[in-house]
Amino acid sequence: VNGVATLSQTLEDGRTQMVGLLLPSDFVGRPGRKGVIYDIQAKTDILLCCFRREPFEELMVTTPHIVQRLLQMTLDELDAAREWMLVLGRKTAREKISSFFAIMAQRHLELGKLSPTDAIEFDLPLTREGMSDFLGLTLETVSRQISALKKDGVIEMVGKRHVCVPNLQTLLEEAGDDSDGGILS
Amino acid sequence: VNGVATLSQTLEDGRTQMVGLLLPSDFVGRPGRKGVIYDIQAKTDILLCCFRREPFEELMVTTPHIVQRLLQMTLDELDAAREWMLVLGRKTAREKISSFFAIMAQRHLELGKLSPTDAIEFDLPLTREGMSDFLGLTLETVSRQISALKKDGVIEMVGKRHVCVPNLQTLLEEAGDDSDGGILS
DNA sequence: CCAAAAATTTGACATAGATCAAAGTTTGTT
DNA sequence: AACAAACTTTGATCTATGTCAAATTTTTGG
Repeated sequence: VNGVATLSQTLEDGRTQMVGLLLPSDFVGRPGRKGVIYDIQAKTDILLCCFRREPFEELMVTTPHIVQRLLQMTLDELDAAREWMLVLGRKTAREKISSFFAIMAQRHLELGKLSPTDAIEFDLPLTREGMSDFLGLTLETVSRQISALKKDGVIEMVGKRHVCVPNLQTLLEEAGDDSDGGILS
Repeated sequence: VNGVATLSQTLEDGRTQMVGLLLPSDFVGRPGRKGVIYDIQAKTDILLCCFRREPFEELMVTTPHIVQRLLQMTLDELDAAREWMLVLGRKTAREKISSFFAIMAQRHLELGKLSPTDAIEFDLPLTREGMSDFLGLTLETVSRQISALKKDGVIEMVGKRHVCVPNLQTLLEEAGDDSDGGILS
């Protein structure tokens, strides 16, 4: 309902990859499986709405609409995951950071009331380390690329967590994926 | 029904990332969307079973079972995509190749009748370039790592396309993800 | 308000994997 | 069978990003 949480996977030696960013209105857990196979961490205080497994699974049988909605949400998440695979596999560090900021900016466009030509401002929901886990980078590289984007005028920072994007188009070009739809679930 | 196809995304400058490997019994396309947003390529001759959009969508409304099955398949694909995000974001080249071989090997275990201790053999469904697109590497790196795994006795090659895995456990250890469940959809 | 902990930035250096190049090898075609 | 096209391997080099280290800034708890 509100707050930010992350879904991640970790290798034995500690390398971590975030595989989902849970924002308000997202859903976790999967019908027909006992637990979750990922590591879920609250990044802020969290308020969530919890369904007991059995009643929920009954509901799924009796109310086809629920299943259809769940299917749609899952398909959206799959698209987001695939978009993210492109970022992880083929983009440079600068493009990765830009892509992440672009996602955040576009999310604010959707929820907010701004026109796409206005400057967009938002707070980062993650630390530098959190971003590095999201992007498959180290926190040092994240920090350096943020400094570089700042120097090049692509973004402005107010403090360490508040970002201002004066021109979304420029940011999208830096992200390397101009014809960008919505990326995240 | 049979054959191999790939789902991929491409950046303007030509960098390509595969985001799905379609093998027999997989499903492509999404209810409520006109076309597919990915580039789909047949890698072999393909036989597929095609549903017309409208009748299929009606079927989804009248037969709740279909939707539930589709949801389950989509959730499996999402898990596979997330597993793949870990590979793309955090594994080394050697681990990536090993992970790919491990997926192929495990798929043959499932379909086949072998015990997990036997040697496993299979043909690669992709060229070196195809594997590099899957793994976020260059084809040269793929070739080099395959040579290295061969030299270290983790795999044996018969020709360029046929692989023999004498010991699955060893391969899984090379993949860095020992406690490995099924990875691919 | 202060001290300690956490997060961030920046620098110097190392290295895995990319790039460029060329030589084999396999496959398909006439 | 022989040629061309596609695919694969291997070598030499370059570079983006990781690693290690230290200074700075911000946040938190007493």
